[in-house]
Amino acid sequence: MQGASPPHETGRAETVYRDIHLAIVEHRLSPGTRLPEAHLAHVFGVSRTLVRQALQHLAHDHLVVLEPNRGARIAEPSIDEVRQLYEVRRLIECNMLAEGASRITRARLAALRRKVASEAQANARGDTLASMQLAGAFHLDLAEALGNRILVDILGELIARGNVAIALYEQRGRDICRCDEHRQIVRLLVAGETAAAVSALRRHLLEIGESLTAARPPRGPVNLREVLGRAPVKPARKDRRAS
Amino acid sequence: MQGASPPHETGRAETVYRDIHLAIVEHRLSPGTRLPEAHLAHVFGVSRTLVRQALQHLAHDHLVVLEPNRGARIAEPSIDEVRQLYEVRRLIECNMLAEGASRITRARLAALRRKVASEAQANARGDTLASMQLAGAFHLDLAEALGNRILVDILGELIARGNVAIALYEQRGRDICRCDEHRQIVRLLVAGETAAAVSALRRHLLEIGESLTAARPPRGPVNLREVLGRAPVKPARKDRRAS
DNA sequence: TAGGGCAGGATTGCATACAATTTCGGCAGT
DNA sequence: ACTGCCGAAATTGTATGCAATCCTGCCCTA
Repeated sequence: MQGASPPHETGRAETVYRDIHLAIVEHRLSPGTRLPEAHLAHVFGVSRTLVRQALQHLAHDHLVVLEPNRGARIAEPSIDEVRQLYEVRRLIECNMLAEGASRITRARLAALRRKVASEAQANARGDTLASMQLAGAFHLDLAEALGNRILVDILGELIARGNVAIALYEQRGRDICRCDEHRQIVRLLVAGETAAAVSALRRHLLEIGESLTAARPPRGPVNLREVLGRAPVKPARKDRRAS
Repeated sequence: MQGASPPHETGRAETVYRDIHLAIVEHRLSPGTRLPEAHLAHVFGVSRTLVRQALQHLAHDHLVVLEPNRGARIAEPSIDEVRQLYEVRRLIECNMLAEGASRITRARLAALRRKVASEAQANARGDTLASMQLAGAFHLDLAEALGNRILVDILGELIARGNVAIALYEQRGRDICRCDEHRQIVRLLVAGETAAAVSALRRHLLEIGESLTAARPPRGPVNLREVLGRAPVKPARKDRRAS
């Protein structure tokens, strides 16, 4: 029976989609980066047809933007968009927890606690990537505990978009999703203090959202000559991307 | 600026998408209907390439399902899926209203009232299609009043999926979205009784969801010989779809 | 030297051709 | 008659070719 090396035999177009998706949420591809079809086709060893499919899927997820005749770029959500994003996450996650906390099984709570522990480890050894991944998974697990797949899908998309926002607006030196806060939420849930857990979650999401949207425009209209700090002459540098 | 004859100059692939989308939510295409690429390409006068794009877009909206090597069919959401769908809508719409009712401007309330009036008219003259359209628009307007575009997009997708569910599970003779209930919600909002409005909305969504999911399996494992009720001979009918 | 236009290259938009897969019909075997 | 197999037709999957569009750099002009 179709036992293959990859997790579950997946179409090649979806492989391209997943790889790029992962690269974006892991910040290996920065917002604004252009994604020429021919280049990707060469990298993945497929035709442009499959690349286009993947890009359109990513565009629907709002992880890339697709401009007519201009191609694809990694999305650069505006401050306002990020604010709305976390507004929706607060709306969904907090009320979902408030209405469904009683349905979370003991086993699931234990799993959540383990996840927080992994997160703390990753955080301790400075692995911000793993930390961020686990933080996202924490929020998703919360939704999965309610057993509503539609909700999980929606939240998954919102979290992925949030990761792009983090890549754009994160200020260095600050942990985006402090595992302390996650641990506190789980602790309150275990103690049966639902209302307090909801408050903690709301405060948690508010902090993240504000720490992102309070930032000045970090890229884009940079100060230009301040960043370059040199003469305005153009040195004829031809440093295109290397193959 | 950019004033063109069509609403806003749209690519041909998107035209195909919109037309099929509309046909689905208006119940001119029934759940389970197959959508062969070549046939659609001929109908719209474009190549299969554009049809595929449209179908994949629709698949992402969960309005059609795309099985590998088997093509596309209008989605047939399961009872359980419909239940989850309205669970999510209750979660989102009710809490959105509870938290944002105070931000709804007087002008928007007036617009809502007008919409309800149109709905009542459509209902009175038995135009169930227009009535359903307006009912969906009512729920969307409520979200738009909060000024969060992301929320509007999410809710729009959920409402469209709900329309497919209605096509599958609606029991005849019952108005799905009684405009009375909509009118009542608006009235309570105007009166400033937010909590009561939220309750009315929750009850409204609960009723719809239950009226859909309480239905027996409407299609699928039918009684077979009872439904057919005739001789098992095949009359050699060759009534393929006419061009 | 600054500005405008105009090739040339790069990139996307779309259609079509061909390969791979599934489905359906008939035909033989039991 | 009923089941199983096999070939043809239909349908989808993927690649490639060509036209259209956009961008870049150069040249010409004032």
